[in-house]
Amino acid sequence: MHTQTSAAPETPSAVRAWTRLLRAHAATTRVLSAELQSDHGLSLNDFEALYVLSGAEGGRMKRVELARRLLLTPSGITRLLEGLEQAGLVRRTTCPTDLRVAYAELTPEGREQFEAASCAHVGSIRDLMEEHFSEDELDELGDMLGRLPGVAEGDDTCAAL
Amino acid sequence: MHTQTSAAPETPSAVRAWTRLLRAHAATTRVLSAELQSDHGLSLNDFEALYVLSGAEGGRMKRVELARRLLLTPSGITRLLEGLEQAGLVRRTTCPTDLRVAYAELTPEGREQFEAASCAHVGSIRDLMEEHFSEDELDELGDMLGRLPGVAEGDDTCAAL
DNA sequence: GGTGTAATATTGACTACGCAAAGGAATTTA
DNA sequence: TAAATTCCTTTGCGTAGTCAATATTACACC
Repeated sequence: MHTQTSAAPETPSAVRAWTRLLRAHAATTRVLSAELQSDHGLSLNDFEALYVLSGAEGGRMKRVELARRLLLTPSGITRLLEGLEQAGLVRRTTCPTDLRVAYAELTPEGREQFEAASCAHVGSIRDLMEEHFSEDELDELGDMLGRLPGVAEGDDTCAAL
Repeated sequence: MHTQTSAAPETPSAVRAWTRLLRAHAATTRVLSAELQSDHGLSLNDFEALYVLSGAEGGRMKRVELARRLLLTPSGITRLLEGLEQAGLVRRTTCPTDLRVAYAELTPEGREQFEAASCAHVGSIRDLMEEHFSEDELDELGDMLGRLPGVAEGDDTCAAL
């Protein structure tokens, strides 16, 4: 089956890469999340949601589509948007032709808040990443991670539908 | 083939890489975690803890050192080990020379359980990763992620201390 | 039209884990 | 030796997200 090159319990490259992915996530989210939360009162996924919505046509998107973009479950999206709606950053709108679907729509305050947070947050991300990687490496890292199932999906699709 | 297009046409490479790191984590942990949980009743961090302990001298390690290895906070470690102790996989031992420190020590059942889970889990990890990356790419991915602060620390050090 | 199936969204119960606060033990400083 | 500080750990509380179950709507087929 696996022609493991060593008889000794040498960690396979796949496991090493996976473990480091876990650790990289833990290490980076902790600092970025804390900063975003204390400076702008947003969680990372709050920000990602606003980010995705801000780029969508009309600042609105089907909730189910947003879920796919953020890789959240339906209930995760419900709860995420619950918070954003209560904060007045997103409003819920309905689809006249299909009563099942609901849209999440950026409010003017939401867009404003996003733009305010975006500047600092993107700066922090760049500081963190560009300190350790060149531009080419960042592209390459992004390309590689995008190969994992589900990661790159909908990256280009501005599916407002 | 860089698919460097996103909702915003001007997304910096750093942000794209970061976003994909988030998504890669979400996508991969969801499937691996569910499998590990249902097949062996372990969370990903449960497994990582057993993994680290199983490679440590005497199967034991200072809790604080384990926390560093898993990138968990002190309270996170307390709660993680709580579960493992209740499951009988890890036992708590004390340090005779310093009453502040406690060790987490793998029990025989813990080692057994780890080895049972390890085979399947490592297989799943390899299946997932090796399907999308070559061996060289996995090494490179691991190298790159290891450059982020805190990620590679203590990777080789079997610090039983 | 009636029935079965798929899609969307919500809810309840639960897990995981972070932060802040606090306690006990060790070490340093005075 | 006393006091201050630092280290390790736990605890209370809050947040974020999952899954399973449920309700509603849409649609396909007979």
